[in-house]
Amino acid sequence: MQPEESINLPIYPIRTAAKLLNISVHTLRMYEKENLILPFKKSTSHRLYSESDIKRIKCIRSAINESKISINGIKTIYAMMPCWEVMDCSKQDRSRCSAFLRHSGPCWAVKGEDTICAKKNCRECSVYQDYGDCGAIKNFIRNKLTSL
Amino acid sequence: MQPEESINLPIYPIRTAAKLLNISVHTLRMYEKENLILPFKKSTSHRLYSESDIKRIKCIRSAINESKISINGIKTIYAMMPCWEVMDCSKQDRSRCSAFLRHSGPCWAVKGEDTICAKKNCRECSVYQDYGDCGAIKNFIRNKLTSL
DNA sequence: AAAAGTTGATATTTATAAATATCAACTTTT
DNA sequence: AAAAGTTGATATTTATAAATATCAACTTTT
Repeated sequence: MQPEESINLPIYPIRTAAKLLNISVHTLRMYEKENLILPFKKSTSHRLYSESDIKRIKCIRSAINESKISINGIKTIYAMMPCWEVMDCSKQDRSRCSAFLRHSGPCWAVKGEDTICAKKNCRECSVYQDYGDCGAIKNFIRNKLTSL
Repeated sequence: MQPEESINLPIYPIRTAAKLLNISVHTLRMYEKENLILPFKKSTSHRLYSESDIKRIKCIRSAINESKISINGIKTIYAMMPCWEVMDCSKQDRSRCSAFLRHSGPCWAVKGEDTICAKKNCRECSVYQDYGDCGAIKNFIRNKLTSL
């Protein structure tokens, strides 16, 4: 099994990633624009995708095409994730963060300015990395509520 | 404002409800088949809808047509709701209940046999009544995690 | 130098989700 | 008796979501 550093290494340019996924580069850019994915960006704005990214996109496509969940549906499910329990951010941060207060989209798309997450690279956050599918979000909610 | 007993009274036959909602009776039956709604059934199987039902269906239609969340998306969001925290059911019940274990749909559609909910009328359950929209589900999750 | 990539915008295609309709045989309500 | 409702099944329509393409002008990488 691949070490974590390896599967998270952004190595695939956009066309290669598209080929690996059997989709077009326009689709990848569309997913990014819809805040479903946060690809790595070189300093020259070129995107690079990792094995993790590929896996995540496959998961998203399965949700869309097999589970028949629309893109907006996926975003709303992402919004159910209690990211503040992972981040352990302050009450003040929470009070000015749409990810806590609303259900308008994934935290990495709606995070509050002037919060602990504001300047963080969400792509590297465990909320983004570990909770990119419905099952993982449900598991988190269940486990968190049960352990308390 | 209407007393609760009044808005929950099932009084509208299917055609009347459809007219109130500006949709067809086939749509109402489809929503029921998809487990989005649980209409009241007379002993003769005739459906009756209450003011609450009308409100819920309007909310569902807004999710579909305005928020662009597919029907399967809505069901998956319903599946995020921690119903077991409302029901306070036993660990044994949880261990044999898809509503707890999986995210395949709303609890009223996937509840375990041989559980406290098995023989209950879900239409009257506060999970069904009070958590029929994304906002309410997110609020529940937030409030429950914050109060613990 | 050629190929690949970027941006933002707009356009087109395709599959299909959602909505509605039809059918038939039945029961219930008015 | 007529109208409304039920069931399950199948069919059709319509709007549109998702996917893909085109464009142009640019930058970056090979």
